[in-house]
Amino acid sequence: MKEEKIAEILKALAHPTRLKILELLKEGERCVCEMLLPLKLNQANVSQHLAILKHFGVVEAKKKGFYVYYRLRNPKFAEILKALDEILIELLNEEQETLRELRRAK
Amino acid sequence: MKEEKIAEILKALAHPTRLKILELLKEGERCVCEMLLPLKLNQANVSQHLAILKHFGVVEAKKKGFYVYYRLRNPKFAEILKALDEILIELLNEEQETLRELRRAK
DNA sequence: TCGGTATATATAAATATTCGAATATACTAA
DNA sequence: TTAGTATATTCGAATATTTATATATACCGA
Repeated sequence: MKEEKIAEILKALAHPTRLKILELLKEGERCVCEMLLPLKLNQANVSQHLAILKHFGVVEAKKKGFYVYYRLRNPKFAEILKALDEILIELLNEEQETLRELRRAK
Repeated sequence: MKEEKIAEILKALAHPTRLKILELLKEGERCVCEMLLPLKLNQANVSQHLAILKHFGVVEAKKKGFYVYYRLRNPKFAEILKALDEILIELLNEEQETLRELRRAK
């Protein structure tokens, strides 16, 4: 069923650390060791999250000598992240507006 | 933190039933009772899923007499669903292609 | 081949999510 | 006010996810 597959992809995306990884990969490919510092997490945990993203087709990996380089598998993931950023901003603006209205009505 | 908020929204989306609900709401607003038949689920469960979608800002509800009508809170959610459909199709196509290449190489 | 670096995996405990069943609430019409 | 319909909430058991820790694997240079 289509919805099951899409739900799996969304679950893969739906974690703060994995979103941070995708923000990094939006800029271009990165090896694991380059992600450790910005993510401030231990290597095992980062590898676990990368494995989830890879398993559900969000990223792909290529080994180059010492390093494993990851990148987004489909540029549409970057578009989705952008849309979510915009949704979040609009949501927060609407909350602010609601608060203002409540104060006015008081 | 931005990623926590976005992860929450994505978790709200990341369920087969909730995706089916959003597919229905893409067409326009629907009351709960109109969703029961296409979803083939009991009313309590559908209300639970709607509560999650509402709590994280994906849908909004308006009471009209007997019924509670739900709709997407932001049209960008429909765009995200469309992008995910396309990603899924491309993913499945790539899988097919990989299989074909394996068979050819054998 | 050996030592060291980069990355991956297994396991288990803690935590979160899901669903059904039961119950509660809200509204309408009579 | 009462009966009936629509919707929401609560709770608990089953299941899934997350994280740390420990360990494994893969590769390079000496």
